[in-house]
Order: sequence, then C-alpha cells, then structure tokens
Amino acid sequence: MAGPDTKTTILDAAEALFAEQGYDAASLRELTRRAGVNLAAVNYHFGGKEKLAMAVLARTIAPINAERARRLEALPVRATTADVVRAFVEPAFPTNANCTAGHIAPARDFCRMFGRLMVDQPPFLRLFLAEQFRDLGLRFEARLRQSLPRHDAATVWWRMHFLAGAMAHTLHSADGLAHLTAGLCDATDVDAVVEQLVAFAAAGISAPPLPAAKKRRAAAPATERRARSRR
Amino acid sequence: MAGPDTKTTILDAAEALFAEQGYDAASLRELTRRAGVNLAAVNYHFGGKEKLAMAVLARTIAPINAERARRLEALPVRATTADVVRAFVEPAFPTNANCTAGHIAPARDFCRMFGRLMVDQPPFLRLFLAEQFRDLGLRFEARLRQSLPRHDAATVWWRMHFLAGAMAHTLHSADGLAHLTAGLCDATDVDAVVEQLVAFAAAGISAPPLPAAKKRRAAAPATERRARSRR
DNA sequence: GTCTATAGGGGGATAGAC
DNA sequence: GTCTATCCCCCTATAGAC
Repeated sequence: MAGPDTKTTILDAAEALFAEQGYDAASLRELTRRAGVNLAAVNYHFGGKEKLAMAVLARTIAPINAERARRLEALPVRATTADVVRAFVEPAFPTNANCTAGHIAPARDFCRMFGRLMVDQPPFLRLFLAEQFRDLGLRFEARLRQSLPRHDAATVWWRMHFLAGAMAHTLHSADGLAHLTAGLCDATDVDAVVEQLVAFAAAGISAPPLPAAKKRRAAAPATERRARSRR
Repeated sequence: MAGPDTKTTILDAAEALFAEQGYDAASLRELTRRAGVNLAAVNYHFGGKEKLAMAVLARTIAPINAERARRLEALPVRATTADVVRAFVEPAFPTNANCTAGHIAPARDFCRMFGRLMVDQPPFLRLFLAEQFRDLGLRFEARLRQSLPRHDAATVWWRMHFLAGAMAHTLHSADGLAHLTAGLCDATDVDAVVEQLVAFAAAGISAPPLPAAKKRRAAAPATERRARSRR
C-alpha cells in the first residue's frame, strides 16, 4: 500500500486537476474520484473548495519564496541584474538542481497548477496571491534598482510585471509552444527554459528607461507610424 | 432608444463578463440579465456558450490581426527588432491612435477579455486561438529573424512566447499592478504601457542567443551556487 | 476519520406559444 | 425574433450513521 495520508492525497489530486482545468472548472467530485477518497473528505480536511485551493498554492509557494529570499540574501552587493532575475525565476521551476536539492518535489504537477492559478481570477485567489508576493516583490524591486541605478521605480515595477506574465505563461503552457513549433522548442528541458527566460527578462529589464515620456517619439522612422504622442 | 441589435448587445455583455470572470465562471444567466435580453437569445443567435465565446474573440482578433499584418507588410526591409515588436504589440492595445484610427472601439472592454481568454484553457479555446495565431506567428518569426540574423529559430520562438505571456498579463491585469504600486504605475496611460512593453520585449528578444547549452552546468553546489555571473 | 445520502442551488440547453 | 417554462444535468456543502 503506497499510502500517503488522505490530506496529501487530496492535495496531489487537486494540484493536478487545477493545473488541467483551472479553479472554476475543476470539481470536487472529479477530484475526489481521481484521488480515490470520499467527496466529504475535502470539506472535512480543508473546509471547502476555496481553502483547498489556498492550501495547494501555499504548499508550493512557501518553499519557493523561501528559496527566493535565501538566494536574494546570498547575492553579493554588486550582483548583476541577471543574478537578481535568476534568484527570482529559478526557484519556481523544477530544474534538476531544485529537485535534487529537495525544495521542489519533482514528480508533482505544481508547475502548470501554479501558472494556471496565477492568472485565474476569482477574487479570493487574487487577494491570496497578492499577499503572498507583496513583501518579496518589494525586496526584488529594491535589489533590481541597486543593479540598475538609472531606472526609476515605475519602470522597474512595469518590467517585473512583464516578467511575471512571461513566467506564468511559461510555467503553465510551455508545452503549447512545443506543439506549435512541432518540437523545435523543447519544453521538457527545464534548465534550458529557465536560461532562456532569465536571459530574456534580464535584457528586458535592463533596457534603458524610456525618456520621461514627455515628448516621447519612438526611435526609428518606419514608413509611417506614430503620428504623434500627447502629453 | 439608442439601440444596437440584440446580437451586438449580447456580444458587448459577453465581452465584459468574460473579462471579469473568465469563461467557466461566467454564466449565461447573468450575462443575459445584464444585457437585458432573454436567456434563450444566446442559443438562438449564437448556438451555445462556446460559439458565443468564439464570436466574441473573433470580433476582437480579426481587426487586430489585420492591422498587425498591415503594419508588418509596411515595415522597411531593414526594420529594427523594436519595429517588428511594435507592429505586433501596438494593434492589440486601445491606444489613442488606434481608437481614432477606428480599428478598435475605445469604449469596449475587449482588453481584459482578450487577456483573460488568452490564458483560459478550455480545450476548444486553445484550439481556436492557436488557429487564429498560427499564420501570423510564422510571419513574425521570419521578420524577427531578419532583424536578428544570429538568432536561431528556437530562441526566437521562446522569446515570442515570453512576449505573448507578458502581453496577456498586461492586457488583463495591468490595473492589478497599479493597485500594488499604489498608483505609481498608471495603467490608464495606454500609450505609455505599450512603450514600456515594446522596449522590454525588444531588448529581451534581442539578447544574445544562449551558448548552445551542450554542457551547460545544470548542476552546481546546490547549497550556494552562482557566486558569479556570466556575461 | 470515513462514508452515504441528501439538501439546496446553480448551470446550459430546448420546446413551443406568441 | 422573442419570451416563458421546463428538462436534466452537475455542483458544493452538510447531516448523521458507522
């Protein structure tokens, strides 16, 4: 009998089902059927569907954020932007190193679940995730600005936002890209994906800040574009 | 009576409701209640909830993709990466120019709807969106590689994928960032947001391709790695 | 702790009158 | 084209036996 306890069994099944279908479309009936536990067990152990979703997320987020904080602390004073980005991105992916180091369970489906629920928008999930990330976000913003002294805060926040979107999309549907490109892009090589994302985001965040947008006029004279901009 | 026909009324209400709640959570009952039309009208005019969602998306995507194709054609031979990125990004946002040019109706809520349904994952939506984007994706990939002759195809596809994630996240929840930063980032200045996204993505896509990753050291002392940076 | 049974409330779709 | 009424499905949550 390979038997983790009921609570863990439910968490594992919820992770897989939320990954596939998102919060709203996933039903407790299918979940408990797959897990081989009774329907009522979810309410007994977690107190409802919403609390189950938060428990699933917390189980994944807590060790990831702890690792992010640890790496952030460990960065040298003059760390590059790429170092800071890596400290944020790498702990969220099941790389070989993360799996052997143990702070991520390799077999689980947390990856797609995480990316999926990050963009799912039931109000309680928005609030829960915002709360989980607020402190860490502030610390990363500060670190990024250390490495990019000429960047203003708003620019750094916008670019962190872009990174979050790229990361969520990659966590959740990298296999979609593999399919679209007929295997040219290999989503199973997690280490390579992380390297790509870090390189992309570090370069994007490091891009020169926009000229204060007062009379912004985009750079190159393409055939015809940008009649003007206001403000 | 300022009266668009029933079909348009339903499309507008669906756009708003899908934007708020996503496909699964939105119900036809609430939708028809808000629109002030009868519940049965949805099935009469569209043939079901799935077909309604595709109609809502098609109404938004068709003019956006037409504009993208037009701008892509109009690019000079030696267009920069930023030009190509801009041709992809700008038509999807309700900038002042797009609204006055008329290919986007400014008052509508297509922005959040589009970003929301782009990451929603009912199978029929995945297929529908993939079909809508395949051709255009191929043309953008070709153009990007023209501007970046040293980039291999897989690298360009990965970075287009990151751009898609950043764009979807921005379309759907830019206001979340405005809230998180207490107004420091202004999501209502669409032109500025587009400039930020173009600058970020152009720099990210232009980053040097990774060294072939043959013997990338995936392992390293797991406890304390990455003391240094590569460049 | 675990199960069965059921309460109680949606949901999408459709038939048929108007 | 539009409306009412209804079918039949599935959902979450809970009460109460074991």
